Amino acid sequence: MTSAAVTTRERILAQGIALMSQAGLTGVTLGVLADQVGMSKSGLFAHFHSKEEVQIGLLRHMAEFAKEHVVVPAMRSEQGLARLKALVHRWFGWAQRAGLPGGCPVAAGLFEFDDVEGAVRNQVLAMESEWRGLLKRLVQDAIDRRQFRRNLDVDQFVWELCGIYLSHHAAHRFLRSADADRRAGVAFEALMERARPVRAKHRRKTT
Amino acid sequence: MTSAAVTTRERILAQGIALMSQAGLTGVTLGVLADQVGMSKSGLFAHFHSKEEVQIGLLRHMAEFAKEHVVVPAMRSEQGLARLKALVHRWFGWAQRAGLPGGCPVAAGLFEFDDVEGAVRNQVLAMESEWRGLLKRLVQDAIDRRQFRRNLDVDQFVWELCGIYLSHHAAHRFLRSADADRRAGVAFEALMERARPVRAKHRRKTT
DNA sequence: GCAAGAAAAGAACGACCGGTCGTGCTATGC
DNA sequence: GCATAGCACGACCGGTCGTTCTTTTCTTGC
Repeated sequence: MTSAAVTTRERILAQGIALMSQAGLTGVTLGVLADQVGMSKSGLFAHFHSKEEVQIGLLRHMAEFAKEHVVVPAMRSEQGLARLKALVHRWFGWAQRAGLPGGCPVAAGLFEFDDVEGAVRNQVLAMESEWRGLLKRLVQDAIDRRQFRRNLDVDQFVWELCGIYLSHHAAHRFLRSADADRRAGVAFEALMERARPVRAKHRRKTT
Repeated sequence: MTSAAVTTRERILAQGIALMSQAGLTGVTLGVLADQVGMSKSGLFAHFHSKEEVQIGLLRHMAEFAKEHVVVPAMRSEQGLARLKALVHRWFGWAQRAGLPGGCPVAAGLFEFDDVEGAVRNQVLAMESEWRGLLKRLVQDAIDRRQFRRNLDVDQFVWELCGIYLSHHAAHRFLRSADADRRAGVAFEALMERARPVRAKHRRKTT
């Protein structure tokens, strides 16, 4: 079944996430994808049971792809704050850095599928939840290591961090402004500053 | 030409922004829109020269609609920080409050048209720029009134504020979490805290 | 009551959509 | 040498897309 060589399905998915990053999830059409892979529409379709499965396959493939490019290398940093910083650093703008021609498909999916029920939406939701779960775990690690204050609202921290990511995506991909990385860095620093323990060098605030 | 009564064009646009808020800009199809308005596809099309003009017409109509529901009432608050707070308060979740069945079409457009060149993208870009310009003006007003510190980075403030809005949109529309308003409120408060003048009651930070 | 003009409808177009089907390669097992 | 099985193919399905053109209907001034 799964041979040592690259299967056609893998070729389709590898080409597909590039297309998906540019055209969005609904923009991935069977005909266009088939052309890009260099095969017929029916030949491509034979590897899936529906277009929905193509989309979900693409999302899952992208999750592995992203894990490999973002999570795995970040996990080599030492646990706690250093690891969180490493992950965030590799997260922002990861799609472009990994060679994708467009932006992060999940970020786009958050706005594309907010009112479209179905299996695709559920898949995006599951991936987003998993991602936020990972972020929360790293933040909690930093708290446990006394690098963040004990009473920090972890959910709020991650919520705002995701907002910085979305703003970075909009600034970088849509507005195409050159200072997106710098702005995101400043925002992230400020977010961490608010999370510092009481006795840290900078003064802290009430909440 | 423009009669005192409601023209058909206006009926189309009014119905269209509801559809656009749910289905996104590319989801607005001539046939579906015509059905919703209750007329034929060709009859609707006669009021425009192309689909692109329909989309741009919808965006412009939505801009007026939003201005009426968000900006105008907020401008009744007294100048400075109070006005900024009022605007933000009416901004977050405005689409739902104004009766639209979906989310803010411009926010969705930022992710839908990041790689799609054309007149529609330019229109979204123009509207987004105008909006950020308004925000910057209000922030600058607060600075001039000594309600924010003199050395505040206005662009950074607005950049982060837009991130909070996007995170609120994702949390509210996609994740459908009930605490989106509260989380956004906490984030906005923290952002303002960082912008307070040195001598304000709470301690300030370095940057 | 009727002509003039605008507004809407109707029909049709070529292109593309997701999806199905039958056919022909080509590699493998015996 | 030959049957088998898996792939990929082109042709094609009903439907929808944006768009055009012609025809009908409605409004309105005289």
